[in-house]
Amino acid sequence: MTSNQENSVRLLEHGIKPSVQRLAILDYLDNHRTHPTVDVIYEELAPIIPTLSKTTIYNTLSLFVQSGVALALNIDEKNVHYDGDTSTHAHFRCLKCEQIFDVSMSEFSRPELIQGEVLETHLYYKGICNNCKNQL
Amino acid sequence: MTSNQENSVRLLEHGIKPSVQRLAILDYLDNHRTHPTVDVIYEELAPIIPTLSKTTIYNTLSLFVQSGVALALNIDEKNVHYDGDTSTHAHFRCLKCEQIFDVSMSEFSRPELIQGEVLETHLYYKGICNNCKNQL
DNA sequence: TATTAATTTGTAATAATTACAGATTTAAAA
DNA sequence: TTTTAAATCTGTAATTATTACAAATTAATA
Repeated sequence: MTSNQENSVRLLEHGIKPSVQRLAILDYLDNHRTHPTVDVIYEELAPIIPTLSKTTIYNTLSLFVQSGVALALNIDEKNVHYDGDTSTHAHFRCLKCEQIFDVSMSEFSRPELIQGEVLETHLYYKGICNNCKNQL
Repeated sequence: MTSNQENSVRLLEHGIKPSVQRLAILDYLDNHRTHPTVDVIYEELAPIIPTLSKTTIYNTLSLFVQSGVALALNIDEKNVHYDGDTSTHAHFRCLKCEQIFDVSMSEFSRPELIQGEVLETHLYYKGICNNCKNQL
């Protein structure tokens, strides 16, 4: 459970002024490791911050991604999902229940021959999660 | 240079009836390893097949992906790119010139602990390609 | 307190994709 | 070959995620 206090410092360290909205979004990301979409975050936070706009969530998440506070996952064809954990890891998405799981991975494999300087690595696994497989 | 003939067989092997449009799209994918988008394919093929509809390209590519004839790449936030090469490999996208390169990779790393059965693996590298780096 | 800058908000615009129904083409049956 | 049915293609309209933008609000500074 990450506190508001810690995330405030975390934002400042990345040169971001911690507003109410920004903190709420970062806290949400930190306390829900579900890799939520903009819409999910909006649905969840709107009752708490009644004036909250979806545009703010888009803007804030873009800012977070650019500043290295969060990751944008393109593991789903329809929606972008966000991850507050920027440490090295992969993701697994269940094609049935659509949940996204973290996959621990200490380092990504680097190919010997690559056409340039790598700044980001995204490793996505897709399949059927154990939960869904047991339900068949 | 893949010929119309071979791709015709390739489609049949995947249970797809080789129409003029489907063959043109598959030929294009095969002969241009640029990982084109729907729009690019449309711009290129429309002059050749004047009646071609963009909807057909969407439908055909969905069919190809579902049948295992092509891969859909979500390496670009804006557009889906398509790859006619379904063999195991990764991709590198230059954040400057936006080109997508194939990265050879004989097999994807499988993590020891994964939450389900993996059916697809997508490995995307992003950075600055050698060409763009030399131009700085 | 007055002024300026930064942030947020809501609406409108954009753009990719999908739904759908009619037109066309292909295949099969008569 | 002609008729009939099935599959495919096409164009338009609808949907949906995202971005642009300008006004409103909030925070910071003088």
